[in-house]
Amino acid sequence: MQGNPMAIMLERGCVEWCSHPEELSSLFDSEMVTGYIGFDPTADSLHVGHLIPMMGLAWMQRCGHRPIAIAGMGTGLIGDPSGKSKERNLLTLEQVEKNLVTVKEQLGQFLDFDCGPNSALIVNNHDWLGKQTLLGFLRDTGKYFTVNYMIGREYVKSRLDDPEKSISYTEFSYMLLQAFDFCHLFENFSCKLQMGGNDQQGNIIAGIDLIRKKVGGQAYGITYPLLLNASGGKFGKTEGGTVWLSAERTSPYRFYQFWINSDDRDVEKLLKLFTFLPLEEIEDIMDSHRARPERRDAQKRLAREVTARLHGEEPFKMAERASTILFGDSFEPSELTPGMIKILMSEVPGGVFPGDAAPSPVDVLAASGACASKSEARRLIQGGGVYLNGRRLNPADEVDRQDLIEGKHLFFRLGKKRFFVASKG
RNA sequence: GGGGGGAUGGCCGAGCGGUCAAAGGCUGCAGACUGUAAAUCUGCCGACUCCGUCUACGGAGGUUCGAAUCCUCCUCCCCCCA
Repeated sequence: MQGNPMAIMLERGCVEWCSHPEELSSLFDSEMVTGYIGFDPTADSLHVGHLIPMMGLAWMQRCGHRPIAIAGMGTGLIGDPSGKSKERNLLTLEQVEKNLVTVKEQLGQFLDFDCGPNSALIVNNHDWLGKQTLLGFLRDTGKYFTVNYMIGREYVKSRLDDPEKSISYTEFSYMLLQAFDFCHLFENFSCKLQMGGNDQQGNIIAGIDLIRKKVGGQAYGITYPLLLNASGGKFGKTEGGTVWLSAERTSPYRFYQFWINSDDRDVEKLLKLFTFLPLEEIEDIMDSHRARPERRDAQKRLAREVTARLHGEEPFKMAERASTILFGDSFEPSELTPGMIKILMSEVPGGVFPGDAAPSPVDVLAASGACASKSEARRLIQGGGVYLNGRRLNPADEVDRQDLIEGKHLFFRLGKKRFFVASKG
């Protein structure tokens, strides 16, 4: 696929700011551009917020340009103060090394490392930052930045003003390290472009400035919008916390649920940002979505695209099926295959109830911890809010031997979206 | 130091000797409606061996057949005068 990634990203709403839009655009038309984004391994997994930059790299590559992802072990050891209101704790070397392994793996999922001249690269900035001596850095890099310039940064200012917060010399230096990275890539990989979240704008400009002053080269920068969802929350956060890319931290089911729950007002934007679907197709999807919003086809498509690409086709299908079982009106116990039971049990809280006799649903619910007391269980059932294996329970109903899935599990739904697996102990 | 007011269920806030497991509001939960939405309407919202019983109205005692309600002491809050 060819095309101008700048144009594509612009029309998809992925560009918040660009240092030299026209120049960069024509550069894309005239040569193979190398561009990079840095990812600091501050956790052992990236999260959905990182998907936008990753999409940016992927688009570049699809258009025939060369993406570089920096796994920023060097910078990760220092800590980026951008957008942070207070000094952070340093991560230990072991933590950063450990995080680096999985972060590299996740970056790899979106990029092609074997497609000729524009094969993607993952590089670790510790390779060069680690070798840099303090005196060399101060003479060859620090000299190009005045403190006046550096304290002009908004986040630096805010922390200088407030004696409670303050900023350490370490974090203050971060922007120079990132500028150094850019300059290094410029010189060694002909990398002329750096992209990043909008909070990176200052760091990116520092790099462009350094390249101009130190080697007399012209470099470019693009930033992505920082997303908020329609209800004003931070994108990528749910009640359950951050939505991670790692399946261990956020199961494929949860990941799928995150996307399927997108607000109507956001879904078009999200399709543009997080999928490779052509704009015309997104238009079609949105047309039918507007006609029948209750079907939520747009959300389903979004969830499918993103989940399948990150986790693979099979995990996506299981997540989708689990979702229809959990949120469907009813289902047959036979649909709960062992594989499905496994997923459901890992997503749904559970508890055990005494295995003797045939207890009443009320006893099971209270004993297993699904309800805080028998009274509560009784109330719920009387209110029509309890479903056993997908069918609504009446106050007089008993638990039948046939209700026991695999001979031991009872699958309850309490109200609209609370689920509970009670297992015979 | 003197005087006055108050402490009620997750929160706010009535009650001022029996009819009080405690009005009303908010929150929460469920049902209907619906799109795994919002709004709206309805029900529930201490526990249990559930047509009954037990534990509860700051804490400890007391008066009464009977107290969240009256008395005494204690703890904490607020206000006014020094």
